[in-house]
Amino acid sequence: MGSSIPGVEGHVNCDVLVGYKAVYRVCFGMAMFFLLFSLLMIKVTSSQDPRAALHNGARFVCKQLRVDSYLFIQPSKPNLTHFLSDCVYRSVCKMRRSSNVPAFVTKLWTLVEDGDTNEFICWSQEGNSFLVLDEQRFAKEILPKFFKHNNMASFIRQLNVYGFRKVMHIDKVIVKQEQGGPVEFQHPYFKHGQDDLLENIKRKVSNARPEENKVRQEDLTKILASVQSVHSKQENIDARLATLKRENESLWREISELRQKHVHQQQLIKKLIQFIVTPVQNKHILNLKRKRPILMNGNGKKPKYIHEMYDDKVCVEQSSVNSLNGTKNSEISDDVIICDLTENDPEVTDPVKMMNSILNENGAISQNIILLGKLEPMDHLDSTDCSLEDWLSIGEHFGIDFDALEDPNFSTETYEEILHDKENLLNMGQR
Amino acid sequence: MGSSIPGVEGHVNCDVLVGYKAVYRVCFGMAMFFLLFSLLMIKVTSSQDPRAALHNGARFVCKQLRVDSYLFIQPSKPNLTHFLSDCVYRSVCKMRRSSNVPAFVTKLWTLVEDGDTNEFICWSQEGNSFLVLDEQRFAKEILPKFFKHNNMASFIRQLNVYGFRKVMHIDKVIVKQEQGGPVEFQHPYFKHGQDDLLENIKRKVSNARPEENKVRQEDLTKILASVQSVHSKQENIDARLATLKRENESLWREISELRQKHVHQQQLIKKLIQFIVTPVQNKHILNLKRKRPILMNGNGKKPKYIHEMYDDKVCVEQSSVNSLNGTKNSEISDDVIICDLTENDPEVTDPVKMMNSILNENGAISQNIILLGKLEPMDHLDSTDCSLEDWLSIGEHFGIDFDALEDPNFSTETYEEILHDKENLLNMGQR
Amino acid sequence: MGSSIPGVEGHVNCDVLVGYKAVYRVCFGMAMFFLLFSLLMIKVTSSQDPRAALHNGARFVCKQLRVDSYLFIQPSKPNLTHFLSDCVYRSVCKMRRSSNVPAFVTKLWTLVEDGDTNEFICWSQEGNSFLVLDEQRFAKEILPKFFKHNNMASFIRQLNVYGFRKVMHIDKVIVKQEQGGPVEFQHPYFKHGQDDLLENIKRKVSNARPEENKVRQEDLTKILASVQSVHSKQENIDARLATLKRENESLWREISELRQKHVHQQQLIKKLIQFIVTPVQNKHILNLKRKRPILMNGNGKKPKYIHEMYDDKVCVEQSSVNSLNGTKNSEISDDVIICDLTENDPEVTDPVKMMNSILNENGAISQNIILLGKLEPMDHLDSTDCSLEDWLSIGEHFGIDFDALEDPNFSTETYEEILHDKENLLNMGQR
DNA sequence: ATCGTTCTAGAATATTCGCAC
DNA sequence: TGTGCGAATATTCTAGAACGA
Repeated sequence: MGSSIPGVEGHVNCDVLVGYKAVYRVCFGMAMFFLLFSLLMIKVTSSQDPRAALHNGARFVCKQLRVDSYLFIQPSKPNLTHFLSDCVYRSVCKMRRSSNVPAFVTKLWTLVEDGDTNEFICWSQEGNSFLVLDEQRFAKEILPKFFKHNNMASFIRQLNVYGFRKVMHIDKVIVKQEQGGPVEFQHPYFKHGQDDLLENIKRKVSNARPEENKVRQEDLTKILASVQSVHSKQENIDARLATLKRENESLWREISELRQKHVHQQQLIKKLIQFIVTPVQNKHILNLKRKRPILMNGNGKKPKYIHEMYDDKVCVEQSSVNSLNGTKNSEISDDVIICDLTENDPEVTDPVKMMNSILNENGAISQNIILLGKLEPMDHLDSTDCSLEDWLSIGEHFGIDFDALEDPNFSTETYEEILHDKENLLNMGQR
Repeated sequence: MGSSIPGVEGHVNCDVLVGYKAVYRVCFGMAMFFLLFSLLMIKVTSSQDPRAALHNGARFVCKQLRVDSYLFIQPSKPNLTHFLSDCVYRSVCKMRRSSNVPAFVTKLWTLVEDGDTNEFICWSQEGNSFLVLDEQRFAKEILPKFFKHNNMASFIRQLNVYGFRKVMHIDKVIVKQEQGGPVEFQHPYFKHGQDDLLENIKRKVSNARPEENKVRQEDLTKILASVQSVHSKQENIDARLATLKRENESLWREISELRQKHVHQQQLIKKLIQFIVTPVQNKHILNLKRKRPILMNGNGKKPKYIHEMYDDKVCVEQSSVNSLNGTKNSEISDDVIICDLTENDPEVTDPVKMMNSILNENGAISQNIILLGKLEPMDHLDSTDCSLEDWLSIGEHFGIDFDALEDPNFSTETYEEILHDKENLLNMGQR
Repeated sequence: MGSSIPGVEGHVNCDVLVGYKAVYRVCFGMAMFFLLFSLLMIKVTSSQDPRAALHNGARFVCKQLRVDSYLFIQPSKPNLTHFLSDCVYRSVCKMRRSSNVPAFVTKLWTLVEDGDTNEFICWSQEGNSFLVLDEQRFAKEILPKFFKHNNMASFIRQLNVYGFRKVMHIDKVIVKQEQGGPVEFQHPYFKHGQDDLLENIKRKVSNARPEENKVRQEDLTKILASVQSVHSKQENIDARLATLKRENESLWREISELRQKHVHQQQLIKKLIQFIVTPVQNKHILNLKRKRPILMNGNGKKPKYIHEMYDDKVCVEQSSVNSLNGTKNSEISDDVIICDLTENDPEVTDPVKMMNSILNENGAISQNIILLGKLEPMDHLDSTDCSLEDWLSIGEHFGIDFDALEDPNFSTETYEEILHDKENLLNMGQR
């Protein structure tokens, strides 16, 4: 696409006329004055050979001063034109070898290699680092030709991004005043004449952050897993706690029941004692004296009957237990309900009550005893040789140790001992 | 502080002469040639009105091209001077992006609002979108003034990044030839005259990192909440555990107490049995002395038989205990091992067994009674109406159910059944 | 440290000759050329009064242009010398007002406020920000007078450290080529003429990033610690739960055992009752057949009385249950309720007391027995060795305490007391 | 121990390229 | 085909880190 530029003698057949912006004005004296008159910036497409574009007009000389982007066109100044043309050509041609080397590295290497810019930037003597001789002029005059800025800071930032490090000189440190002196940067793959190493210069991707990131992410994952496991564990513990709680409540119920049974037994035993002792007293009072068998009439049938009756009753009350667990208390609750079993089966206590009626009511007892005594004197009470000593001797006879009735394991075990046993067991369990 | 500038015809009373650097030179033709000669950049102090400084010299015309900073001063070029002056003034007055609105949005809004650029970019009629009229000239002439490029593509990319969308026109689509025509973009917060909406225009962040970031923060929040809940749950569980533990200790105490009571009862019963049986035994012993052993059934084998029977029972119970625990008592298990203490001292139950031999074994009992009766006629045995049957009938008479003495809830329930009951209760509790 | 400077007529006895670099060159014409020739920068120790150092040489005039650090020495230029001397003096004097304001802030404010440096650095029009007009010259000419460097980067770094922010101007963006233009910084407490605000300008400790980073890291750490603690707590809870579970199983076994023992006792008691009562019943039945109802006491009132008694007891127990629960059983309570039924019927224990009166009180018993013996000679009582006295003595022999039959802890303990005991125990456990 | 200087890195925005629908 | 977007690079402002005074 051509462009006819007013005030310019001739015609430049280049892509775009972009104007006079960002014109690169190299040191020129009064002689340059006229050149400025017809300065043009022309966009050069990447497909164009800059060299070709430079000579599109008979009387113009194109100078590309902004690599890959602009051309400066000036009429009839061959010497300057030639200089600029060569300068640009180098840059363009070198930049064309488009490998995977980042643009910054390519530009930098071009800059440093280019002898025309040695005034501002050049290789060190060893060729493994480069120097920026005049920072200020380099920034303001060289940088904008290659980059979209003229800040040394941005240039240095890019150097750092690509892994270049500043070369610190001892002598520089000593002579502090030389702070305006040349700065030196190096990179292991940035060597004089070795452009094949450039492809090893990689941009420092923000690895710091991802590194930090992944660590955190791993932490988070671990933490989340941990919390999840804790949660599930707690669910388990919770369920077990609830189970234990209910079991404990049941235990309390059981114990309550046992206590009541114990009371009943105790009452029963009490009354047995009364019953046993009463005839003694009654006899003592009435002075009864007869001898005759009491328990059996010699047919041996009674015990069986008792056993049968027992079994029957078992079945009945077994069902009552079921009904108790299944329905009655079913309205129920997480909490312990102690059922007064005696009230569920009032007849259970009847024997006791009968015993009470027999044993407690003096009149009745007396009467019973009176009757008994009157009717039949009991031989076993008459017998004079029915002593405890004899009983015990019988026990010895039969190898019976009556002292063993006293359960030593049990009777001597205190609560503390029980607890101690518990701990022993638990300790054993933990081993 | 004034400054007399050599080579400049006249005198500019401004603060600082900063040199020729970075002069902004807009398109000028041959006529401009002479003007360059006397171009100056003059610092304008912040306390000065740039406009006022423009006319500090009689023969100079000041042009402020850098807001707050520079003035271009040129003699006798009123037309250019006027143009630049206005241009700069607008910039000075309008631009001062002090909010958090991104630079691109501010620049864009300035561009569109600016009447001087209406030739290239302007609001639509409705004021809710903007048009780029001459894409090529806009890109090459306007864009580089505001951005570091002159590419329409980059401009559009930025538009897209900030959420602007191209406005598609039906007629445009139909008339394909009009592709060189104006392009139109819109954004819900980009309206004519409403610069207060601009702050809502957000850059479409690359979802890569911020997403990862927010996820992390959310994760952290979730984790914290989770841990907190776990903590509070644990406090609850802890309290419940402590309660349960104390309850269990109480249960142990209760059971210990009950065991002791049981032992007392057992002792009492033992003594009752002794007390009751003693006379019988004594008589028996006496009879032994007098006649012959009664319980021996004549061959002296009975006692041994009783003992054997007892031993059998011990073995049975021992094995049952083992099967219950799964291992021998000597082995260590995690669970509490309840030792059946009766098995440790078999003789403990001997009195009871003797009673059993007397009461339960029909033959034995009968025999015993018979013997007793034979040897020494006991009144209560001699009496034919003193049978268990009669006793029971008396019970009926008094409404007494002797079967109730046998607590079926208890006697028939095995440990397994108890566990089963436990499970029933627990299941009920979980409903 | 003395230093002989070539070209300088005389000798300067100052600390360090730092060279000619970074000389502050104010607008000079040709006349200044010769002055520069002999310019020197001399390090002045901080302990020296700059003014004193200024006159170390006879024909020299020292000018400290680097506050606290350097001296410019030039021969025979009194006017310039005087000017610089005053300039430095002001700075030094201002810097002396050492409040808690950091040196950098003081220097900066001095720099900006000082009208002599307005050429390079000055307040903005509004007075709430400052401008650096010519970055390059400012860095090389002004900075070394106040700081130990001449790098704009270091200056900007310090600005950032103290919270200054760059002010972005659209106009700057527009005129991209003029990047060498002024930079502007602002701080909320850095205002023209308001040096009292300076003390609010604090150095940014490296809390910014740590703020973001460490907060997260701290969060992570806290979370991890929390999760760890939860974990360990859960281990503990788990162990305790397992212990409790084992204890509970043991309790169940204990209770099962107790129940079986209870059954055995009950059976034993039943059989004892059968054994004891049978002859009585037989006699009674026989007598019933023969004569008349025995228990009626002749008026037929006994059965009814028995029933009443039973009913009474039922009522009592019922009410006790109610009072215990506070409501009927139909209501559900949270707590375990153990009903000790024996307490509600104190008379129940009377037989035991009677037994005590018979068995325990030796005198009474003896007397009773004696009476019995006297009134009606009982065979087993007649026997001198088969007396209750002997029985009791045997009991003593066996370590039997018949008082223990009456378990006061049990019979008199109400449910409330049990609960109270539980609480006491629990409280004790918590101490 | 804080402050200052220097080198390097982070973070956000900007520019370019290329792909996909 | 071109619009929208991802991705890589570039530019700018700010912050981190090491070291010395």
